[in-house]
Amino acid sequence: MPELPEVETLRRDLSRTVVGRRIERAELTKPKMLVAPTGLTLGDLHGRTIGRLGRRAKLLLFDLSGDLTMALHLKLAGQLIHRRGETTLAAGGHPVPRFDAPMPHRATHGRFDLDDGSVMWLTDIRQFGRVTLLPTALLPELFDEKRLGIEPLGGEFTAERLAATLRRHRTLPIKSALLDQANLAGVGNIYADEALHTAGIHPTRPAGGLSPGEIGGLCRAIRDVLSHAIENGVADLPAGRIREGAAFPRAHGRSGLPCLTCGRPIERIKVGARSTDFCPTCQR
DNA sequence: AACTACTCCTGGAGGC
DNA sequence: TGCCTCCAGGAGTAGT
Repeated sequence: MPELPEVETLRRDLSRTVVGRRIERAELTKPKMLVAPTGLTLGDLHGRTIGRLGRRAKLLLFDLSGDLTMALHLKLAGQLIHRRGETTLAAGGHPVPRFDAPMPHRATHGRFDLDDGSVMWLTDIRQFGRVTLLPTALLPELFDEKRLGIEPLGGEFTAERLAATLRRHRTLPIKSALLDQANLAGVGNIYADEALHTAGIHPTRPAGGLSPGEIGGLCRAIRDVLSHAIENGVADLPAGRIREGAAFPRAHGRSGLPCLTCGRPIERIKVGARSTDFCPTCQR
């Protein structure tokens, strides 16, 4: 599923192809996919120019003319594909169906026609993705700190901040604490497993029981895993996009396969209803 | 306040 | 091959 690195990669790629384009028409086949807290409609997008693209946690933010923002969350299985005719200009998100599939198809639930004749297609086989429209002035409400915590690639993400956050959770498994967006914004199931493996921490350890040294290592591991994924191709892109020598994944999706560190089999368990792959030898 | 359970949805995997 | 059942999973919400 698209997590922080996948959304950031999509943001960078789309920034080269849609910035400055005007939206001529916007359409969603499923009304539930539109979230408009102030009553804006898709018609309000018409004629707006796309300014810079931003990102907060797993939200992709389109800064539009007239002080409007469109925030796209791909959730589990959303993908956004920018095409001119048959030519794909940018694509990202969940790789199923394949990015080169003809558009639209039955899982395609949104289209944004741009003034140069190109189209941004929104596809989502689970229909969990959401398009939020709101005045840019209301973005702070969307980013309410009760719902979205530290940005792990930002300067404010330090071992001290992470420690302060984890201290609030006496018994919660560290894996669950990492997945809670109010603690750490942007980490999902894949990179939580990867970061814990890199840091050598068992996923069921109580979050509040980690030593300062362990928290320091975990902080570094989270940053390393996320930035490595952005630089080297990411877990959700087709294999062709993942460069030779990519260091991940080392744990997630590898249950039954030998741990790349110690050679013993990676195990799969449930932590807070999420499947979790880890090495029982390397992670304590 | 901290934590758990349930909900949404359907492609894909596994069983027979 | 085909039919059936079950699972995955982000995050909002309700319940304990």
